[in-house]
Amino acid sequence: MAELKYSRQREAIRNYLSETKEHPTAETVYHAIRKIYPNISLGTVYRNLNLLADTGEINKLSCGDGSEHFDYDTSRHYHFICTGCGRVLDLKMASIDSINTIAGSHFDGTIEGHSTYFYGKCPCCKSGSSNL
Amino acid sequence: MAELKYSRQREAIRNYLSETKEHPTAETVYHAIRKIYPNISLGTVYRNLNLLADTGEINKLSCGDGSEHFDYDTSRHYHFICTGCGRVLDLKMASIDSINTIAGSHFDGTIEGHSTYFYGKCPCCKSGSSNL
DNA sequence: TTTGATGCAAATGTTTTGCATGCAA
DNA sequence: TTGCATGCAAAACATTTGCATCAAA
Repeated sequence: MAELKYSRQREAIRNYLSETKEHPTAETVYHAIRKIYPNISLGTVYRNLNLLADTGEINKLSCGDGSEHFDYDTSRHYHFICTGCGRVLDLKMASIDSINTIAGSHFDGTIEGHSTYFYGKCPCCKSGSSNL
Repeated sequence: MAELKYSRQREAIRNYLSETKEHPTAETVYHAIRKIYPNISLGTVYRNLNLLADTGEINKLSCGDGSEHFDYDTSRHYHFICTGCGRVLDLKMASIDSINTIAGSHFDGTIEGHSTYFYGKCPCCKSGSSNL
């Protein structure tokens, strides 16, 4: 792998991600960074998000809604997707790694891990109308 | 919802899906059906797959590999994605719905369900080289 | 006949890439 | 200087859609 060279665009992306609790898509990151660097291109945003994901500095989330989301928090945790507003939220919960064992008990291959998304109504959408 | 009218294209897609144990993408279905109806179009394949998914006759799987996969088996079960060859396999395993309770215990919203994919090495890729 | 289904092509949305130029080391 | 990073535009994919025509009912 080639050496990473400093760039203020990448730094801005890193900062933005580290300060938001949302789980933005590349498009969302692009619009946010444009307020600081109006000339940044979508391609640069994608290139840097992939770079940061490759080095493990951020995580890529395939929520199944058509576009990837990005998460600065790389600690082991789970996500919740609201079926009302589409928001992606972090879940504080105990480890459920035991499901790997359950999955492997009648399986001939090797279970290395799992990817789980919970869905339902977030606190906002729970009571009353959804707010997209 | 409008009435569904018979079409041999849709019937062929249904048959193909019911006879395969793979979890094909629209593209794969398209190539398979073309052997029977060489003039079928990709658009028709997509339209029918979505139609069948909407009526609940088949399931759509977002495996996170860039394209949707389709599954004729709509019974409650889990899937395994091989990190070696990319194959999607069915897993015979006990229910793990208890993870919904775990996820909800420190969450203010409502957990309605979850989507879980297990990954690792399938029986083929487990021993020796992967075979993509 | 009426209306949903098809084939085709164009359009859409997301992500990647080629290339000349810019900038960090 | 050297080589990665950028901006821009074009390309690459997966999927959807408009429309004239076709075929079930």
